Amino acid sequence: MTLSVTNTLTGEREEFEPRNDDEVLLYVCGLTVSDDAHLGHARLWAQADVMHRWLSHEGYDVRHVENFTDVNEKIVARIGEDDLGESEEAVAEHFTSQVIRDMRGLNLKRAEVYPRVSEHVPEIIDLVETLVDRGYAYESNGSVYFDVTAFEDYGKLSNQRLDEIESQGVDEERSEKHHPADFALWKAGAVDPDDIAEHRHADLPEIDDACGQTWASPWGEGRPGWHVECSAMSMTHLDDTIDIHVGGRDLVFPHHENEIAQSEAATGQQFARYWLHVGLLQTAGDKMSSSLGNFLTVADALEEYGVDVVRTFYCSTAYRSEQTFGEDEMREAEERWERLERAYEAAVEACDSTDAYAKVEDEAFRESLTETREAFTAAMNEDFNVREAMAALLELATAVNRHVDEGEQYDFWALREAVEAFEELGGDVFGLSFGHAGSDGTVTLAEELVELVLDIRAAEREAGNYERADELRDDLAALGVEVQDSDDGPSFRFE
RNA sequence: GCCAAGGUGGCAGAGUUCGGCCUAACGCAGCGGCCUGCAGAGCCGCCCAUCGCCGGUUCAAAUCCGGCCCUUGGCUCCA
Repeated sequence: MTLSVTNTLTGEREEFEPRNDDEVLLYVCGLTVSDDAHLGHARLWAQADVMHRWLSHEGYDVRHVENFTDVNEKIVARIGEDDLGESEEAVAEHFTSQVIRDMRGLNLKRAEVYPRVSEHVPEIIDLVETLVDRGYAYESNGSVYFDVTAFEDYGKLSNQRLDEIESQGVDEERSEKHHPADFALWKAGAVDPDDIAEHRHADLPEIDDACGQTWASPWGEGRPGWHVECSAMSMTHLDDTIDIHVGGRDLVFPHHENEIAQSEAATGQQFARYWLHVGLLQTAGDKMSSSLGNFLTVADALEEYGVDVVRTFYCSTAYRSEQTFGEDEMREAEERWERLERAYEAAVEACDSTDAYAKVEDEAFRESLTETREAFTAAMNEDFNVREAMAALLELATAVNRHVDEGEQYDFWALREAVEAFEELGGDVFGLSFGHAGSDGTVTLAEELVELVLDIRAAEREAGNYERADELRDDLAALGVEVQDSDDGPSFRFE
């Protein structure tokens, strides 16, 4: 069973074959640290994370690089705002550290390196020089532009035709560019306050005319263009040709198209072999975005729903489809996650119970374990179909519940296998928190107190005093302790 | 206008690569039953889909071809 992926470059589903047998070079188009990350960004991270985890699970050595764009007009536009800082560096640092917190909160596997633009200006300048030397770029008033007409394959990723782009060109009369689609590799001087005026809060003080960082270059002081950074950092930390480049669908044109043009023009090699584009998160008909203001930040979402519900939410839609965010969708994700968690806990508990110490072989249950692994693997190999893989896990939950529900005695071996499947597929691959609940074996004071209350409640029930017993259950629920009565007595879990 | 991705039940969302096991998955919501002092959880069952519209190919189409309508994204900073 081999992995196949939908490659935007060809528009087709293709068998995945990395350049080197057991190594995958993965680049994820990171974000511009000019605002708090929202759930749309997190979806890209989560999907890329599951890809990373699945590739690792399948035995590949994944070399994952994900950039932070910390040089950008929008960052400059926020200088002086609240307590963000008085320089581009300070504002970028503020949001970068927040993003790192968000990523850790989301339980993302670490990338090998998180390169920043500000630390790669020499590499960027080298790349731009190469392009100028090779005739793919030209200098104009201290700025350098990529000449799209010099790159034969321009438009191959997005199927854009140069003459169509041209027809849409705004007023190009005063432009420094030779062609409307030419894009900046290097921008002369500092940021022009006029260019960021619309991004800047009205009540903030004026910025003087030399704002933002600049660096010395063969063309004078200036700043790197947006698109070059990914090319430079990808080639610096990975290789001229990488295996997988992941990004949001909104970046296909012009960003990724330009990355291909400048990289391949510079090296003569293919830049990325598989382009995977993640669909956008929609809220009420629009994409979630910073500029529309219709977003929920990652930090707030983690606070409100918890990492497992958020990750379950992302594992409910294939990466390349759009996904809808809303209260109903989150509630569904919560139900899905809790269903998995309860089944997992039921399996763990059943393993420990005396009913599991008999020789029992539940053939149907064992069969479902095999099916779970087969279905999960098949789904993930079909273009990382997390929704189908999740369905397999949920069916395992049903099988576990049925076995525990119906059997007088348990099939210990099969239950162990089920526990392992949850931990391996749900835990290692989906990044969900299986195996963390009460795993250290210590009993907390809170747990002892709950046991105490449950003893009191049991006595009340014994005495037929159900009203009082129900009150105690409600009171515990109000504190976040979910009580479940069963034949074997009550059990509880913290929400 | 041009490019791209989509339009599947009340909601959400797989399946479209390679047409038949799709009498359309998984789940949420809803409705019955079992279990329970009750509730929840769980189990069993049910409900809801002529797969955007029209035409074509085929023994056979959600899946292929043609046309049209609509939605979203991009063409300016954007995951």
